[in-house]
Amino acid sequence: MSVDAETALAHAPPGHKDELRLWLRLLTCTTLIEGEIRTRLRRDFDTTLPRFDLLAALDRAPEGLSLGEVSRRMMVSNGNVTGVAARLEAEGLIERRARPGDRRAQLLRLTAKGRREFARQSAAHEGWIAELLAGVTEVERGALFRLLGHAKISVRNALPPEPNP
Amino acid sequence: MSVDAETALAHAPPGHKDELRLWLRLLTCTTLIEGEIRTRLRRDFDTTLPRFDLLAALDRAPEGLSLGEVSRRMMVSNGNVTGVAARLEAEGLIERRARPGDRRAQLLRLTAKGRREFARQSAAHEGWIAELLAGVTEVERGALFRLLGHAKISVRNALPPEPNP
DNA sequence: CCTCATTCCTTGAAGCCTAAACTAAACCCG
DNA sequence: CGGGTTTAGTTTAGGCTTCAAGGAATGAGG
Repeated sequence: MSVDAETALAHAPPGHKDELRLWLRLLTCTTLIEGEIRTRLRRDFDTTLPRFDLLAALDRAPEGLSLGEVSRRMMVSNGNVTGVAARLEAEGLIERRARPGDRRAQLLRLTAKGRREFARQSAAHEGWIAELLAGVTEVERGALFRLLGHAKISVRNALPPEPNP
Repeated sequence: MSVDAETALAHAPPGHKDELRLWLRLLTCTTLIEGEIRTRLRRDFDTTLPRFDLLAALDRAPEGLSLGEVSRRMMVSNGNVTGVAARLEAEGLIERRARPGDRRAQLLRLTAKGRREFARQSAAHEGWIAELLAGVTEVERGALFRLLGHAKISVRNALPPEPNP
């Protein structure tokens, strides 16, 4: 994989807007990093990014999270969480227990095994990200972080409003 | 979906590196935009992002592209392209023809119908991106584009080298 | 010509993902 | 209480995605 969509687009007939070029570059960066993280998660831990993300969400919430809360944090559909959680539960990395006072909801929590496993994965993951972004100076990282904050707000404002609990 | 991983992480115990926060914000921005584009492609054109991307790749290459070339440009596996191309071909949006002198390879090209359809989708897509990024000033966009360029180079340099044709 | 490695593509298994339809529980309110 | 609405989660159909295995054509070197 040596040519990406953005690079290819540079050869396209002109007329593409500024915003489109920015979006394609953003997408390229994310895709490159994400792909490498996926590869390494599989290679070193025989796991996947969604599984890692779900463990990460639970690791940050020691009191447990309902499936719906996980789905909101991960920005994926609720049906999706059902499947990923089922696999993690089958492997003993997470457990479900009823939420007292609400028989609809269930709380997901890390098991001891899950906590141990995630700690290993998480440390490696943090190192990988630092490694991939090592060529960006601290000043640049700060600027990027700030600008991406603006972009995030811009996108959220353009999005249809969500139901507010 | 009101809380994302990045926001949730802000409440996490400290110790997370700078790079990790930047990566999560980058991922959030991309996920937000990509999700909205997917939704609108489905809503307005009853299609998907990979299909749109494949048409876009072919639109930029009037002489046609082999499946392998498409897979490199889209940064996905070759097996993946097989499936998406099969569906697009079944709908008459693209066509395959043998590459003269190499019976292994096939060239994919847009049909007239495919070209027409992509023109509609592409115009809408460009507008959507501009709309979502409208809250980012032109100066900021320029800075973002430049900084993301650095990030892209950083990541590529950290990646295992690819076979060079 | 023959062999072996390479390239192009397809297939199959498994997992991820969504939208939509559905069940069950909880809530609201008259 | 009883009806309608909302919320939590599951299921299903269909598409995307990867990896690994494999078939077919090509090409390079003997």
